[in-house]
Amino acid sequence: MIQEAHPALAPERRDRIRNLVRQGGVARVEDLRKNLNVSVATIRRDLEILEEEGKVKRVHGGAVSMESRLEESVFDDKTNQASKQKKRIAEDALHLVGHEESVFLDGGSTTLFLARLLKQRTDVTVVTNSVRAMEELADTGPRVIFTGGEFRRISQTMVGPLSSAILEQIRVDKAFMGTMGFCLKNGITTTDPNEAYIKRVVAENAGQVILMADSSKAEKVSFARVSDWDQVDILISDNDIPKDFTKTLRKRGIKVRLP
Amino acid sequence: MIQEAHPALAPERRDRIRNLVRQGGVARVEDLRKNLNVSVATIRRDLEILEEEGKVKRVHGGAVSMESRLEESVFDDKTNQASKQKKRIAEDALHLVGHEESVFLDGGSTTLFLARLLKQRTDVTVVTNSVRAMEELADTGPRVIFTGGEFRRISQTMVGPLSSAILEQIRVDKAFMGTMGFCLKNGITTTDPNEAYIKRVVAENAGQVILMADSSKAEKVSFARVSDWDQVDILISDNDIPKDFTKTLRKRGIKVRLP
DNA sequence: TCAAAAACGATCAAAATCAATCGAAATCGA
DNA sequence: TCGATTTCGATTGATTTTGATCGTTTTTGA
Repeated sequence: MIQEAHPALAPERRDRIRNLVRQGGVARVEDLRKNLNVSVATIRRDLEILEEEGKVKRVHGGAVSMESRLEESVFDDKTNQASKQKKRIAEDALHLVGHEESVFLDGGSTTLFLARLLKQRTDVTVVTNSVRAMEELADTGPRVIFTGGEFRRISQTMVGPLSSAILEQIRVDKAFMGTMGFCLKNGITTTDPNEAYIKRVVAENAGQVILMADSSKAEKVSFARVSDWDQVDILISDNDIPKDFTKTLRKRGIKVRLP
Repeated sequence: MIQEAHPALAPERRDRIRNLVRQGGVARVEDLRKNLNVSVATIRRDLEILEEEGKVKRVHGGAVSMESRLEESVFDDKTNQASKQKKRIAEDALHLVGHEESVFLDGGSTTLFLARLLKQRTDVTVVTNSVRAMEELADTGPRVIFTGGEFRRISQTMVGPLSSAILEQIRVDKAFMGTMGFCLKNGITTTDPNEAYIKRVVAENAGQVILMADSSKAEKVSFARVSDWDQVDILISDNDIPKDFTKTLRKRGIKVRLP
C-alpha cells in the first residue's frame, strides 16, 4: 500500500471504506485501519456515518455491506426499520395482483418480499429477472417465467440485450418495480444502465407499472435514468414521504398508496 | 485453504455455517467446528441464532437446513456409488474446458458437479438453463449467461420456446449434456420433450457436444428423443459400460473417455 | 433396560471490541 | 494572524464475544 503524503479527505476515506466493505461483503475494523492508515477511532466514526446513510451495517468487529448483495443475512434483520416498511409495501402490492394475472418482478429487496407473498398464489404467472425471486419461487407457487440473459452478480439479476429477447415476446398485466431513487424532477433512477434498460423494456410491455419504493428513496437521484413519471401508474410507498410530493404526483394522475 | 490471521466476522461466519448446512442438507457441530476453527460453543450459539432466523433447524449433533434447495439428489448422492462416478466424469470434463472458452451446461446432477468445479474458473463463460447450476455459480466464478424461459419445477430447468429465443442468439464452444438414457439403436433420450427440444437447439449451436453419462444410463431408453449419435462428439462415462458399446461408438467417430 | 459416550446448556473468566471523553492538530473565516 | 470550529488520535472504563469448564440431558449399543 502506498504511503500517502497527505491523509485522504474524510469523504474520500469514507468512500474507500465503503468500497472495501462492499468488495468483501464484510470488513474488519482492524483491516480497514491498516488499509487507510488512520486510527480505529476514525474508522469507527466513519462506519457510524456510513451506517446512518444505510451503506453499511455495523457489527461487532467491523461492518457488513448493505449495498452489494441485496440482503443475505442482513436483510432479514427484523429490527431494521426500512425492512418493515418494505414488507408493508409488498403486502399492499399483493392486493393489486388479480386472479390469473401475469406480473413482472424486478430485482430488489422490496419486490423480493412480494415474491415471498406470491408463493401462495398458484393462479398467477410471475415473470422476473431476479435470481432471488426465482429461488424464492423454485419449490412451489405460481408459474414462473425467467427472463434469462447475462448474470449481474452485484444485483443478482439478469441484464443485457439477451434479456430483452424474451421480454419482447411477452406482455404482463402488472409490472412491480423497485428503484434506487425517485424524485419529481428526474423521475426514476437506478445504479446500473443495464438494469435501467431492462426496466424500460418491461414498462413498455406492461399493462400497469407499479413502483414500490419506501420513503428513503424519495428525492434521491441515482446514476442511470429509468423513466419519467408518465410511465408509472401507481406508487406504493410509506407515510414518511413528503406531503407535497404525493400531491404533485396525484395531480399528474398517478395513484399513490401509503399503507 | 487460506489461514486467516484474524477470525472471521460473526455474520460472515454464520453465513458460512448457513452455506455448509445448506450444501450438505445437514451438518454436524463437530464438522462445522473443524471447518471454521472456532469452539463448539460458538457454533452452538450461531446455530441458535440461525434457527431463530429460520435458516436452519437444530437437531441433536448438528443442524438441518431449512432452505429447501432441491439438493436432495446431491444430498443422498453422497453415499451413492453413481455419485462418485459422476464426480469423476465431471472432473474429466473439466479438462476439456479450454482457456476463455464458452460452455453450455444443461440440467442434471452430472453437469451440476461440473458447475461446482467451474467455480474456480473465471476465464470461461457458462451458458446454462439449469437453475441449480446458476445458483452454484451465483456468488463467484465465471461469467454466467442464463437462458431463461419457462420454469420447469421437476427438473429445475428452463424450457420451452422462450428459452430458444436466447439460445439462438449465442454459440458455445462446448456443450456438456446429461441424459436419462442412451443406447446404440435409439440414440440419446430423456424424459421430457421440452427438455429434449432445448438440448437439440443447443447441440446445433455448439462447436462440440460432450455427453456426460455414467454407465447406469447405458442401453436405457426414455420417452423423448433428443438426437442421434452423429450429433455427439465425445462421450464421458465409466468403465462399467459394455466393451462392445464403446467399440461401436469409436468406430462411428465418437471419442469415448472412461476416467 | 442400563450404562457409557456424546452432545447439550449454563456459567464464568479472558480477550477483543466498543463508546465516551479529552486534548492536540489541522482547517476555516474574519 | 488569531480565535473558533472541526477532525483526529489516545486513553479508559464498559460491553460484547469467545472459549473452557462442569453438571445435565440425549443418544447409542449391549
